[in-house]
Amino acid sequence: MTAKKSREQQKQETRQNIINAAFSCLDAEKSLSSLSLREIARNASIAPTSFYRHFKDVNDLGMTLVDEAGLTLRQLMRSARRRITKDANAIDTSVDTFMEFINENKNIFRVLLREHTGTSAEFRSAVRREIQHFIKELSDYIMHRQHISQQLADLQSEAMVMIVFSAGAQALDAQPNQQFVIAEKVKYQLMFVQLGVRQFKPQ
Amino acid sequence: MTAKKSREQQKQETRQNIINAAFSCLDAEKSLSSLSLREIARNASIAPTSFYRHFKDVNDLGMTLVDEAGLTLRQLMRSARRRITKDANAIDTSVDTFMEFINENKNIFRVLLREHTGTSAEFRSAVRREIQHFIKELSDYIMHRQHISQQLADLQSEAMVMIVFSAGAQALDAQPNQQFVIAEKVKYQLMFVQLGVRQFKPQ
DNA sequence: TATTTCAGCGTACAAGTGTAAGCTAAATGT
DNA sequence: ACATTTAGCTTACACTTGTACGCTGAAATA
Repeated sequence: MTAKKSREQQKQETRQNIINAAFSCLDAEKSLSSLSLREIARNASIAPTSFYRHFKDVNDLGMTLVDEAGLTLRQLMRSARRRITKDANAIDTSVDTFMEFINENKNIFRVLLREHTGTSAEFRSAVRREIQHFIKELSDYIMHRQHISQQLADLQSEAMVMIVFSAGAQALDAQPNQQFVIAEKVKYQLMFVQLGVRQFKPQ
Repeated sequence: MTAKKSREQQKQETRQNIINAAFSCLDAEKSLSSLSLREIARNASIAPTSFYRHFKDVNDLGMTLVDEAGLTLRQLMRSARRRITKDANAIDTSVDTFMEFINENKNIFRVLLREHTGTSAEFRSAVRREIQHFIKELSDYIMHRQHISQQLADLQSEAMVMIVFSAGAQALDAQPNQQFVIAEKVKYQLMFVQLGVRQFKPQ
């Protein structure tokens, strides 16, 4: 027994349908730029031209998707932080959390990874913004935990995020049994960065 | 006074024209999957259907391009090594060499970065192969220079390459005056990794 | 109740795509 | 010398694409 929907409710619902349809299209073989308006419309069960009632064009939708992906990234950061406080090793828990998130939100991470180096300058800088935000959050955390300067924390944070994201790209294409190997590898690499910064600090 | 060309010579020439045309198309706004056969043909000054005399399809051409890009990567490695022996700081010279190479071969690096996370699984693994090769070469070098285990050298090398390539992606979109900042940043980050591995070793 | 708004639809069209079929002329092979 | 091969061309066709235009019915407003 669904409640009667107001016009505005219905519109938002359709809008969300389009967004979901787009994300479900953006699998291992589709990028935002190769995704056609008609394909999205087909997947969202609307007429092609109805798309325009919600978005200016596919680019406009794309920016919305990147925003949503950024939101997920922030959830990931929160989730990792929540689990760290309970546990001992921050790196291990963070990497595990990241790997879980990737597997639960494959297409979202695909969008971020793909459009990060994609064909649209607008998307590239939008994704870069989201990643920068992610890096900054981690940097603040590191700065307070490790008692190092902001500069140093920024450098460490960025290096770590780049390593983790690269591993994420590998993981997305890897078999589940390989994912464990990748995770272990990354943990070592992150530890190296952390150790190196600590080593550098006194100097 | 151009020499009379044999049929085979002429064919190879046209083939190379197609490859060059494709690379020149693959700028900041075009990926292999969004590159149309007709566009390549137009750029290579041949009829669209003539393309098939040289490649099975655009995918086939794409694999050739990735191979060529891999070749360039190996030249880069050689070039860096040559310059290191003359100089003191290996990291600084390597990063500088890398940045120069990126700027002299923008589209080649674009192909690698883009198809690394692109929409074709075949391209992705082809690029990954080339990068793995690059990592392995660096790893061997590191192993001998730093007297560490192969395992450790592999981990260090991969982390470094991921950091450098990420910076490369940034540099491709950055203003020339920003490129210096990026280069300096990467040098620190690579140093952290190196220091960290050294720190880890005795343990 | 009468009027206005507007999400969603169907139709239509120009532009671009991959590629099949068959021709031509020149370089090769015999 | 003649026969074969083949790189490159033109033409053609079936598709997919984005989007302009105008309609409709129901919800919102007056």
